Amino acid sequence: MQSLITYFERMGFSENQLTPFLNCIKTRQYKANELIISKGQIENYLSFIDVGIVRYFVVAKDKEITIDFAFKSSFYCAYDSFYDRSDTDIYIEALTDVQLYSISHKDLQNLYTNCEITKKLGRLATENLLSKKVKREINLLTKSPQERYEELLREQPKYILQIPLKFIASYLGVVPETLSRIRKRIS
Amino acid sequence: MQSLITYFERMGFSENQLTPFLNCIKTRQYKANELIISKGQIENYLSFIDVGIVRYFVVAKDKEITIDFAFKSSFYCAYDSFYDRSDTDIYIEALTDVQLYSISHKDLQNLYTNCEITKKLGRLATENLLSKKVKREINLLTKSPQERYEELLREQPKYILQIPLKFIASYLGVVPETLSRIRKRIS
DNA sequence: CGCCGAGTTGAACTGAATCAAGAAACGTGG
DNA sequence: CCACGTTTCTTGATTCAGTTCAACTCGGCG
Repeated sequence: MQSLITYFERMGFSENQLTPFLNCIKTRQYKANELIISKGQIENYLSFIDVGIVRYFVVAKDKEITIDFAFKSSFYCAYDSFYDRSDTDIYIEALTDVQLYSISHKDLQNLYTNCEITKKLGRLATENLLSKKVKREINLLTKSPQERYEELLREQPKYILQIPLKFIASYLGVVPETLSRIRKRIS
Repeated sequence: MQSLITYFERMGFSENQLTPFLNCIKTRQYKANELIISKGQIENYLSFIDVGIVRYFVVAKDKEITIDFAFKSSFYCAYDSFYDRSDTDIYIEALTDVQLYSISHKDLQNLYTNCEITKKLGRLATENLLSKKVKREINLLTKSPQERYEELLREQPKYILQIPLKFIASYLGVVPETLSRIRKRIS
């Protein structure tokens, strides 16, 4: 649980403020390539990644489109389902073996009324995600695939090498052949 | 103020629950083509559009990129600045003459502790925006400019005709010439 | 050892960008 | 209310980046 505690300490919370929150944490694990949640299901957990990488994708025109990755020491969930309890439109899979610390929606709601950290967490999680999406939107509208790849290399170098090319290509909005050529071009 | 009251009534709030909120509302107005906020400023208001259309844009590579529009009877603000009080990266301009009902950040914070509607508003505003952005991301990654335009026509028909083509083109991620040809093709 | 999915490479094709020129709409001042 | 200048939109010709399709290589795994 240390990775999670460290995460909150960096946000300025002390360990005993965390206790009610930590008491609700369940651990879950998935093997590489396992689906964690599928379209049509309802997301019941907000999860912190202790170990591993997960991939978000949607299926459109019979193709998987990778919309995001989440890495070690960050929260993820099927946000389009978790808050309003509707069916999710996305799939989330484990890219590597994954170890999660999860809190259920129900426990989170109970904490919401009497635990400061939870309120802050809920708001920050959504706001961070939003600013990430806005940044990505601008990126998609203004940059070429090659520029997007170079930026990704700069910002997430240690992860890129662990993720199969075809998923990164899809995330950048190109076919695998194109990403292969981009890599060749800039090397 | 009727448009704002109606908006909240549809969300299930009664008019007297609204009173503390409504007491903080200032009206503001802008002429067509006026900049409401510019990059580097801090957003002080969350605003509801009583009349008019606003356009969000960023400047990248010396070009204006339109990232969104907001219409009559919806809230808007420079969300990347409002909550965390940082400098915004975006510009917001009035596309038409605009009439706003605005609440300041300070008043909103004061209301936050004792007014249910405010809590709900803050959370919903961010969540709605997020789900809109996720939808847009998928749209940008999976659809052709022509498909994006047809979808826009379907979903916002009454507004499209009021917005200059060049802004819509930029929103769709194409140059104006291309949108002009798309329009010709499908008519 | 051979299979299979992932990645690479090549050639032909296609849709959007660019560049350029002309037409239409817009508003501003006389 | 009209005339002129500016901006917006349209249309055409050319170029270019990314897709498609196909063939081939490489590495892991039964």
